[in-house]
Amino acid sequence: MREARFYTTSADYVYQDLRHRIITKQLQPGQRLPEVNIAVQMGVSRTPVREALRRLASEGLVTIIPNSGARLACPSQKEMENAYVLREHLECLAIRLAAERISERQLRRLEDSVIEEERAFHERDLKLYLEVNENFHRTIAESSGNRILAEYVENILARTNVYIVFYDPFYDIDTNPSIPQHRAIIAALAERSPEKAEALMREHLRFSMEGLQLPKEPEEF
Amino acid sequence: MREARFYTTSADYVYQDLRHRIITKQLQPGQRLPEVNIAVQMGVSRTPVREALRRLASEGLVTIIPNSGARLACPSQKEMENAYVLREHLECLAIRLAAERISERQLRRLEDSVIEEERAFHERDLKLYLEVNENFHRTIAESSGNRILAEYVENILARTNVYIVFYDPFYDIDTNPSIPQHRAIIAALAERSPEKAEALMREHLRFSMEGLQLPKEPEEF
DNA sequence: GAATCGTTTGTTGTGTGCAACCTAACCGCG
DNA sequence: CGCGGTTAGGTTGCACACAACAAACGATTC
Repeated sequence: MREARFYTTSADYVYQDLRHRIITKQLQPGQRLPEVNIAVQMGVSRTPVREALRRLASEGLVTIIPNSGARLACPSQKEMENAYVLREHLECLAIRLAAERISERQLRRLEDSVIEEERAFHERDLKLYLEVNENFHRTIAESSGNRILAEYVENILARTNVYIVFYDPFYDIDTNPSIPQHRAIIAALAERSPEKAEALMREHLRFSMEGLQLPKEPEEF
Repeated sequence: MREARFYTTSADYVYQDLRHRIITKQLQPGQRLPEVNIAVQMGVSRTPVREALRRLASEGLVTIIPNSGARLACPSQKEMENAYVLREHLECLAIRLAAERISERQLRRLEDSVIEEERAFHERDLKLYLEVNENFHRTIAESSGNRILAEYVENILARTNVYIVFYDPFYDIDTNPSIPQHRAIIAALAERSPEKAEALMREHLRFSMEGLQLPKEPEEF
């Protein structure tokens, strides 16, 4: 049962719940998403469902064909590579800026994130891990002082995290070097070194992309 | 009168028409946008208007406060600077990639754009100029071969173009060096020189940002 | 047997009504 | 005269109904 009005609007509730279902693999890539099905499952009307689907579409997580309907995204290998190229550039730009102006408070938030991340690792909680990981990267983006850049980072982050869920089903939580890498990044930020922070971030992202077992290319015109 | 069914859906029609009204200064920054007003003006119901407003919100052109309504964006100086920083990075990345893989067909499209641009200049048609200018930059982004990057460029382009309309009311169409700059960029792309193309693009964007007479900072917490 | 056209079913697009909410003006009270 | 509470107006949020469209199936014809 959903918590009593923890969300401001029904549309927002549906949006968050759909993202939750994607992260927890209750939905498959490419799957059709008829509005009525979702509406009755969530106990709302089609109107807020439509709104949530459009929002997910603007983030690239679902594709909507007019008069045909919505499907969960089904990213090709090329698309994922493209997304990672973009993510690398955006996050490297963000961390360069962040290294010069991050506050103590934000540094503490980053450290807290890593502690939470360790907990997620020990409990083998992929959903919590993705959430905390997202927080870590989002905090850095916000620390850049460029709010629009932070928005874009959040967007590309949502996409690539979904790719991980889709195509990294046996994500090895034990050998994953994410935590030490995150710690190194925090250290570089703490000593206000843009070059070092950027290099570490780049390496971190390259590594996480290589973890993906990319599917065979289904695209062909 | 709107052309007979040139748009696939009413929501799309409302979306395009709202953008048109923004470009032609029929709407002021910060202005309230009540759904019913727009609906009756465009001869549709509130439903497609809602959808169009959400879409504009996802592009940063309007801000929506739940239970309160939508207003046209009212960007601060800092926000515009941030947007331009981001735009510069995204477009420079795109043109570097484009220089190595642009097709003859795409090069011809760029040349056509510049010719159209000249026409807009001679006719002092700001709206046409902005449209053609957008086409020019969009074509380059698409030529990068990274579709997601192209999406992001298109998004940031929409924002910054709106900023021009808002804050550059006496845009001097005569002394504007945009056309020779665009020609130089095409030449660099034609000879497949990523470094030269990027440098020219960076200079071009810096110049167009400086043209903005930025408003006084209304932001203060 | 294959192809084409009509029908049918399921899904989306849009209009509309009602309830909840926010805002602002107004009135009464200190 | 100023301030707080109340009320009225306007706007959004959501549910529901109907219309339009698309894809799938089946029937009919060549």
